[in-house]
Amino acid sequence: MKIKAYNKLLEELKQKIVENNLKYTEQREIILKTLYDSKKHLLPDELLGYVRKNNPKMNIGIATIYKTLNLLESFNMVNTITTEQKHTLYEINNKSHHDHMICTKCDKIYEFENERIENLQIEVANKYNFKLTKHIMQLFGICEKCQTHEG
Amino acid sequence: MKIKAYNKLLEELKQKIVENNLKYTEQREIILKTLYDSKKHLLPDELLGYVRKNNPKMNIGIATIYKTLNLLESFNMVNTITTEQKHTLYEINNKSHHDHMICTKCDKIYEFENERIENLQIEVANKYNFKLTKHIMQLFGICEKCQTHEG
DNA sequence: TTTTATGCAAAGACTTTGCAGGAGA
DNA sequence: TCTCCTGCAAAGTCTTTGCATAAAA
Repeated sequence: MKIKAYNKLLEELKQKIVENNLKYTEQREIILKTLYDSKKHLLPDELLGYVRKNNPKMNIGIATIYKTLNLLESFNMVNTITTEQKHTLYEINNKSHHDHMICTKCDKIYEFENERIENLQIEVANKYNFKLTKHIMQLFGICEKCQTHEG
Repeated sequence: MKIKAYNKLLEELKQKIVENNLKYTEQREIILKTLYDSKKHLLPDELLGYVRKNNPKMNIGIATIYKTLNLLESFNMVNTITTEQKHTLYEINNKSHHDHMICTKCDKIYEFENERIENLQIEVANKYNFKLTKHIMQLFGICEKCQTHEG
């Protein structure tokens, strides 16, 4: 199940690489895999940490992380979230579309889907003859856990 | 009309300054006024440009711009937009709540309001017992004008 | 008088770029 | 073989910070 989903992503990466006359490298696969395995949204620097931890024999640099993230983003294979502190977090784009609720106390990120909101966004875009390519929607606030831990 | 709205903002600023045991300065007023007068969302650097242009006798530094923007943001008197290129734009917060459609071709920003989306966001937050403090919603795509200028 | 704000320059954080050597097709 | 990729270090961009001076209360 899981492995199948990852293999599909890997095939997609390979295909995009060929399409664009680029080259398949181990680094690119490692970065894709690490993002895929991550349970949470990652900073480039955190991603590098995991990449190095799981591939101690290789010497991977932060520049490769950034270049690969930009590549994956151009392939529409990663999504980004910008926190209130202007940090950019990355996640693999292999799930159905979702948006994010971000707790400003514990920084935890919750995902949610809401088809009605999606439809209304399309409706708004249509009204303005705006050709929608993507959107970001992030709700900021205090999560349930942090509210109870307060007083 | 217009002047009244600005005076209201200025009073709000003065009040927040007193509440927080801070000091009222000409720079702070100038920055508020310049944001208020701006027809578009501004980068800190652009804001400085307008501030200097309209106040040639004063020597205002970029650090003051950043400090004041952060102050105004903490007072909830400005909103920010983050572009695809990760640039942060500022606008004065004196209108009813609205969201943004951003053309990725010409960078023009269109504002819209949609009460139904707002309500659904509240509904989602409630469902998760999430105490909502603010949200970001931005639609990216190609505006009508840029579509016709294409071919 | 006391505290905060300003403007400058320096420092900091994050990201991109140039380049020489290495790897992929 | 030829082209692209990597890792490093340097450079670049945006933002914050330390400090001496200036201004507000």
